Amino acid sequence: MQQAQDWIAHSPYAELLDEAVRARLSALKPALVPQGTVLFRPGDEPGGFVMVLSGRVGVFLTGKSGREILLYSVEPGETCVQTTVGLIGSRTYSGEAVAETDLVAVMIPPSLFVELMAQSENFRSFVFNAFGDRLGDVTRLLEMVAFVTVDQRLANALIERSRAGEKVELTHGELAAIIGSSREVVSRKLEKLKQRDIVRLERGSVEIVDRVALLRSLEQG
Amino acid sequence: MQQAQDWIAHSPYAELLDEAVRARLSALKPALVPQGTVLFRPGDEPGGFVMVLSGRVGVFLTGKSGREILLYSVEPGETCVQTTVGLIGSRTYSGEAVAETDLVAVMIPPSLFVELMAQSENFRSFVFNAFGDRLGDVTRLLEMVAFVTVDQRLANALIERSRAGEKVELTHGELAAIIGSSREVVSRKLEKLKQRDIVRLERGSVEIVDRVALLRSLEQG
DNA sequence: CCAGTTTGGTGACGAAGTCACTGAACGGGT
DNA sequence: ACCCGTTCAGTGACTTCGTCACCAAACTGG
Repeated sequence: MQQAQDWIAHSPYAELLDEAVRARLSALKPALVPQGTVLFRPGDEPGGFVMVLSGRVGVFLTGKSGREILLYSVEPGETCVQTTVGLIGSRTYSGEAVAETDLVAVMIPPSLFVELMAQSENFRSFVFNAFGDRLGDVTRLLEMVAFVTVDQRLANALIERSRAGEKVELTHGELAAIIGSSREVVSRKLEKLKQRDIVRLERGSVEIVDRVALLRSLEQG
Repeated sequence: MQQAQDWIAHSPYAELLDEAVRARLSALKPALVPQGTVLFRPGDEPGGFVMVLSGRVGVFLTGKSGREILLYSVEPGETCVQTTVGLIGSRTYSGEAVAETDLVAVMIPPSLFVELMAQSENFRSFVFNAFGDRLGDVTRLLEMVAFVTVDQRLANALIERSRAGEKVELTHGELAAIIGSSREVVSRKLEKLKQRDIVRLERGSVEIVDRVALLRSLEQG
């Protein structure tokens, strides 16, 4: 299978990894995981260091009101750092990881992970960068939730996730989880943007009509 | 100096470090840093891997309204992970680190840090655990800010920071930064707790009078 | 003892989260 | 083609919380 041979090349950090490491990793067989699978729950102990090859994993916190907030997404070539900590240290985490699409993923067993950490400076860099990115993600999210208005977070999320000429294919509830708000509030905010002819709304998607106006609303607090 | 010889023993992770590593680290000379010093600002590139030997460092986020939120504190034996990421990866962070007391700290230069990471499995564990702890701290804080009421966060903070028979020596503003709220709100909440004879208030401190009632308010959401 | 700083108290207001609904749109199955 | 359960969106009432603009009291250093 071609994929099993060169999957490592898909990683954005691929150039960091030396040949010896790539060879060891390429030997691992990717696994298929169906959409909706819960990869780990709060308190779980991980079985290995998981790397996503295709598809997307969302890591969520859930409040007792049932409201969810997306901590971060794991895209192809990235890793579930929560599993990393469990491997080297002894911590468990509060997030819940869900396969948001069908996945192809490899699990690096603890023994190999520890071996690579010992042998390859590049692999250490890889893992550290992944870790640093997540800490940065969570810190940024906290900063947003604590200090920035819903209007700005919403505008920001819409702009970040829009490709030219395409609608943003997210429900109000999903947008709420991304920006750390509630569905009702997002609905109301979107309604106001619609009235100002900045967006057009459909079930399950938001179309940005006036991108410039949306950008303006970001600048002034 | 005795301190320069055995400072490594103060670390809660000390048992993780083998003799060779301890020897290398013990040779470093601790530096004195006066209270109030800003150790790094958002965007700074770190000069080394900092470990606090005595005193306390607070890492804050600041909103544009001037409100501050405490990401985490670095206590003796712990490390500023933000500097770690900058060393191995290339990231800079948004937090601001301030010496909350006079400090004694060692800075492990990048070259030695990289060397230890390569040579000592125990040192890698040490660094990873520190990292995991911080990610956990920030995640927990986010969970609090996003899902838990101010009343509960306040009760929680007071209980966590109280030693038997001692007052909690924090101003309303400091409490607000810890729980991610504003001084005014904390003042009002404390006022209500005072009216219910659960706390006694003084300038700069809060005394818990009825610990049981405070604990009760945590359980029911 | 005075002046400046830090800390705490308060009212008014707007932004945002929650609760309890309603209705509309979709998607299978028969 | 139609029913039915599910998902998605809209809405009003209410509460909590953060912010602004103050003022007052308590400390601190000359």
